[in-house]
Amino acid sequence: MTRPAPLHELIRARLEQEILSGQRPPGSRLPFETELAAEWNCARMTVGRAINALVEAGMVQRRRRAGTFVTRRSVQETVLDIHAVAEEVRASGRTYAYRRLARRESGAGAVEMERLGVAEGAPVLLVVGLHLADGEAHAVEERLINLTAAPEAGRERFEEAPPGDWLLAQVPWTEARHEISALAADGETARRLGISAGTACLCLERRTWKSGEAVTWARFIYPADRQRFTARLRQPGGRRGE
Amino acid sequence: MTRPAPLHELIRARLEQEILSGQRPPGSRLPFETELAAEWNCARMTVGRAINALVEAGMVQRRRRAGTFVTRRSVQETVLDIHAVAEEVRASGRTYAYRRLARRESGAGAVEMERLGVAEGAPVLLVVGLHLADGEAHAVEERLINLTAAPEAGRERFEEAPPGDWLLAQVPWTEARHEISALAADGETARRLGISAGTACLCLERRTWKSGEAVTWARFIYPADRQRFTARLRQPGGRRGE
DNA sequence: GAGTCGAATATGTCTAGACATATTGTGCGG
DNA sequence: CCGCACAATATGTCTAGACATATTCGACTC
Repeated sequence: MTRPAPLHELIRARLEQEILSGQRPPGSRLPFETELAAEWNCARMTVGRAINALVEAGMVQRRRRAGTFVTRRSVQETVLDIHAVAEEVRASGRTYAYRRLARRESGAGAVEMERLGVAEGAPVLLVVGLHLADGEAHAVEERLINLTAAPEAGRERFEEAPPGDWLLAQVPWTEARHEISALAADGETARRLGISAGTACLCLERRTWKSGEAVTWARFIYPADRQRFTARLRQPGGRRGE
Repeated sequence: MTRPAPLHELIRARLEQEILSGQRPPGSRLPFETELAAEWNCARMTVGRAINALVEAGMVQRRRRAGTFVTRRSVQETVLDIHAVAEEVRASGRTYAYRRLARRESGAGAVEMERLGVAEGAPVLLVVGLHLADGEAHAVEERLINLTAAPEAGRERFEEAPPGDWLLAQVPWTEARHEISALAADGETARRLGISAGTACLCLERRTWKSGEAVTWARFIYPADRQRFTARLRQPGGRRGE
C-alpha cells in the first residue's frame, strides 16, 4: 500500500518528467508559479516548494521577474560513496584485519607542509598501516595528523585500529576533499602490498578540515585488481534512506 | 554588501553549527518545532523549512510524535564532478582535439551483452576515439551504443566530434553510473596513447540508461599522470552556483 | 506481566493571504 | 538613438492558522 504522495511531490515529479523527456528543453521557461497554482488548483507556496526541490537538484534556475528556466546540463554531478576501508572489506563478505607498520612524530617538513597545509616545524604524526582482507593485503594507508588540531592523537598508538576510525569519532570534521588517481607502485609500497614494483594501483587521497584548520591527510593505495569506486548519478528526487 | 540572509537560513545555519560543533551530539533530540518557533519568534513553518534542509543534507532525521534527531554519521557521501573530456582539457588551458580511430556496427556478442545489458545479436555500434590535449594523447575512449535505444546514432560518423556530445544532446538519459578503477595499459591501448605497455592508467567506465533501457557504455582510459578525479564533501547548506 | 486500545502529540502538508526584492520593460527627455 | 527613472511583475520570504497522520505513551484488560 503506497501512501498518497503529497501534492508538492506530484508537481515536482511531473515537472521533472517533462524536463527529462525533453518536452521542456534546456533554456525553456516553466509556467509562472501563479499559472501552475491555477493549473493544479493549489496555493502558490505549494508549487513554489515543488520548484525549489528542482532548484536544489540543479534542474532549473529561477530569476525574479523573469521566471524559472530549465538548466542546460553540462556538468554531471554524481554522488560517490566512500566508506571506511573496514566496511568496504566486510561488505564484500571477507574478514577484515589491520596492522600498523610505522608510527613517527616529528616537525613538519616540506612534504607535510604541502599535504597538511601547516607551517614548517608544526608537530605532525605519521602512521602507516596495512588493511587486510582475508589475510591478504588490501590497501596501504599513509596518514598524517596535525597534532595542533588534534593533540589527543599524540597519545594514541594506533596499533590495533586504523587512525581513521578514531579520528572520525574524536574530531568532527566540517570539510573533506578527495582525489582519485592511478599510480605505479614504488618499491616500498609494492613490498608492503606483496606485489611487484610498477604494478598499477588505485590511489585515494583525502584531506579533512575542521572549521578551516587541516586535521588530517590520508592516502590509500589499492592494487588495481582489488578496488574500484562506484558513483551514481544524483537522483534528483531521491528519497533519503527510510 | 551582503544581503540579509533569510530567517530559515539563519535557523538552519545555527542548528548546523551546533551539530557540527558537537554541542548537539548524534542521537540527541532537537527542540520541537513549536519550541524553536517560540525561541526565534517566528511561524512554525519557517523552522520547519530550516529543519527540512538539514534532513535533505542528511544531518537529522524526523519521526512524528517523537521529534527530530541528529543523525549518526556513517557513510561519507561526496560529490564528484565528471566533466566531458573536452571541458576537462580546455579547463586546464590546453587546446582540445578529437580523432576517431575505429567505428563498427555489429550484433551484440558476449562482451557487448555484459557491458550494455542487451540481448544477444542486438544491433550495437562501437566507436573508438582519441582525445588530445595540445596535440598529445590525453585519453582513449571506447564507446558502445545501443542502436535499439538510439537508432539515429547509426547514421552518425563520429569522425570530428566524440559520441558523448552528440548522445548528450540527442538522447536524454535518466540514470547513469560510474566506476573508477586503475589498470595496466594493454598493448593496443598503450600504442594508441603513445605510452609503453603496462603503464598504470586511470579508467572511468560509464553506463547510461533512459527509463530502464541501456543507452550507452563508455570507457575512458587516461595515463596515470594525466588525469585525476576530485570530489568534495557534499556541503550541507551549500548554495548552488549563483 | 503481556497485550490491546485509545488519547495525546509532533511532524507533514497545505492555504490564502502579506510584503520584500530583484529584474525587466517602457516611456520620457535629451 | 541613448540613457535614465519608474512602474510592472515574478520570485522570495513569512505568517497564522487548519487538518492529516504516524507514533508514542499510558490506561485498561486478560
